[in-house]
Amino acid sequence: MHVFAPHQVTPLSVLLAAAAGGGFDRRDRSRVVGGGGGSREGWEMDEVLAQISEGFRLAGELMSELAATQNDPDYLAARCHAIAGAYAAAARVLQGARHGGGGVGAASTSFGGEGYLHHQHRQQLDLLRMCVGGTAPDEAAAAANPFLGGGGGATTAAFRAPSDAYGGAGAGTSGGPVRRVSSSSRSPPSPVQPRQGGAGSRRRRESGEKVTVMVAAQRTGNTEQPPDDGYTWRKYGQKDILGSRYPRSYYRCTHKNYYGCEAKKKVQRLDDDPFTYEVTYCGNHTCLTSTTPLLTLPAAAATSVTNSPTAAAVLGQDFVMAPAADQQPPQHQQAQPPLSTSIHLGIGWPMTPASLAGAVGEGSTSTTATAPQVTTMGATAAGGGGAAARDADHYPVADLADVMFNSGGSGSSSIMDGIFSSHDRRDN
DNA sequence: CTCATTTGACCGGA
DNA sequence: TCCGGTCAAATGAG
Repeated sequence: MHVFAPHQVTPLSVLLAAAAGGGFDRRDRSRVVGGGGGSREGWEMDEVLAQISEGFRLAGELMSELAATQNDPDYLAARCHAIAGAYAAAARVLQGARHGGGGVGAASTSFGGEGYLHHQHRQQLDLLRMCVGGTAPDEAAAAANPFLGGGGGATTAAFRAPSDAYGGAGAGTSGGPVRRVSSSSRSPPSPVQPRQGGAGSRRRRESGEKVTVMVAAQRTGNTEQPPDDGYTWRKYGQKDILGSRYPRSYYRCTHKNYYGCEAKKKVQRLDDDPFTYEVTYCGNHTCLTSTTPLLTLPAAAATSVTNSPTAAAVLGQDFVMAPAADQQPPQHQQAQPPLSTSIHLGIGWPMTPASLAGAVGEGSTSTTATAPQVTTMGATAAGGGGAAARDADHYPVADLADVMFNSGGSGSSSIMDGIFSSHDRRDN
């Protein structure tokens, strides 16, 4: 399994390079397709990359034309098919190489899924549909966005990426893992009254789809921070986990009450790589898919914001998708997300039109030094994009997303605080 | 004063 | 019974 080192290739740079017909070096390109570390024949990869690049180029065109398409279903469908064709061609080559034996990397092997690349292709399409925004049915968006989810899905086993995926990440300034220091001022445990009534109210939710993300710690100064994924989370618990050196923290969406948003996440440092967090997302973010308008936006912009994982969840992060352990046949274009299919989005999937149009050289601001690696568990993970472009005059959505998701992170104040009034904070 | 975090207790599934 | 997940009182920060 390979991941992007954030300092090497940003999703945006790869995307732009791909859209421009190449330009990034072979090493990085081999990462893009999740190859086996350079053992594949060069010509194969060139062909694959050419196809993938073509797909990106077409996707980029589509994104830039979105405003003009008026969400014309026929036109969009045609464009999607063209993009799909490009990826299908790449998938065919890759599968041919796979079955031809020889030099297929651990990625394919560990994915263990027959037709892994096929699934990848399908998921790319799902992502595209989602990125198209309003033209995508909700289920498609849900299928493509692990953070939006699609209702209770099957639970799958966790896939844990090699801890050395971030090799060298530990060269930071800190001298080692920083344990959270418990509140020293806390008074001795007060006598706890037995909870009254409603004991049955504590109901453990059925484990739905989960998405596990490996994220490098953000190191600011000599401290590490849990990654900022763009959502606002409220911590509600922490547990020492048996066999783990580090406690696991539990978060729920800050807007749980207001929108009944059931999204949660667990954050835990890896034993063998304290600079990497394993973040497991559970549940659906309904707060951003609510019919309640957040802001008055042009329709396309609004849908992009609410449905785009790029803006909503993973802005500015490089994602690599990995499959969960148990494979199930993906159900394409179905309310139930394709289960455990794998996707290897080394690039930031097409973001907002502005991102494509004018984000050259724009780096992530809120999630620097993070390199998430996503493991989908019963949901399709979606790749994150680079930072929103500053050239947002023509694309309000980019501007909004930029403000929304670069201005604040987990637990921090952001525009979200303004959008969600204080009365939704009563979840404790 | 409001809200987020901390943290021990409680609950339920395995 | 164990352990992971959740609750909610206490507490701190702004």
